[in-house]
Amino acid sequence: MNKILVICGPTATGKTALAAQFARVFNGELISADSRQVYRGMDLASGKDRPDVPIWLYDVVAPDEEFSVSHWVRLARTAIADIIKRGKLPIIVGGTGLYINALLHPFETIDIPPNKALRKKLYKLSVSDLQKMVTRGDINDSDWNNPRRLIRKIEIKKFQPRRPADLQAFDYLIIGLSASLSVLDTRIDERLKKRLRQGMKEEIMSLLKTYKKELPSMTAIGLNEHAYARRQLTWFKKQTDIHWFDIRSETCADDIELLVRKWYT
RNA sequence: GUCAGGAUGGCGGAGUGGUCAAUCGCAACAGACUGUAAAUCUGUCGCCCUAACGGGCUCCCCAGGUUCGAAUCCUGGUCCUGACA
Repeated sequence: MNKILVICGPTATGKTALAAQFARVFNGELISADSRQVYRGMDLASGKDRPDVPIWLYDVVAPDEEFSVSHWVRLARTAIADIIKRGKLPIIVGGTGLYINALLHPFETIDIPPNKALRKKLYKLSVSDLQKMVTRGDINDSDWNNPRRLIRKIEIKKFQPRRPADLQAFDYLIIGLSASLSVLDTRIDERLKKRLRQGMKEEIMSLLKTYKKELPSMTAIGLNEHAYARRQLTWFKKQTDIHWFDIRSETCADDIELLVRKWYT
């Protein structure tokens, strides 16, 4: 079966660097699993490292274009097929857990597109009005007051859910890179300082000037990366098939390489 | 030095006699998550006990006072800010 290696984990753990290293060792190519790095022009803001190995799914859309898991999975599958065809190892690397999950475990509502007209109407409604259109049991408690999810639920109702067409399954190995929150926080702070020095603010300003209007891709300006890392950990924590490694361990990279080697050869 | 304004929980900032352990925002902590995911949403957030309902304690710069009752009123301190010197 087709093998793909996945390297995930919270932000600021050095995923890309490690993935690039493995790409060299195992003759692979990278595929970024990051919901912001797909946008052109957001280099510093989205933390695009440019390794000296091929990396896919950077800069695939303009900042004002629509993009979502669905698009990403499609592109990722195309990239994977291409890489495999050339006899190389696809290495998925990134911190957007939903994307990775959707690639590995396709779900049936993923390709139901947004209904613009319907959304426009629904966005004007209050949360309690939206709730009247959804069955309580159809949505989890935490999302009962979440307008986006409520609207999405209503939107989906109008469609017949269908199993995604016979999608190719993968033989995958997932490596998780992590560290304690306090370690991550200091790494995040240092990285942010560096990016600001490199001109991150200017990059954002010029993007805003170019596109003026609010960009779906720019909702994260003024973001709180500490909280973000925390949320990523919450998500990844419950994925059961990740092999975790602590980046502070001296032998981290070697341990991982050993595991990958065992799986790959 | 004089005049004016102000000191509230990690921060910002409401409240100006009782229903105040004190609205709200941020941060923090825990959680959810399936076409916006760096997003969106839920819960906790003075201390202690309880599985929970609930209960106890200490609180709004400090010290006194008024009052049945004070974060809120009065007096005196201390510190901060703006204006005049």
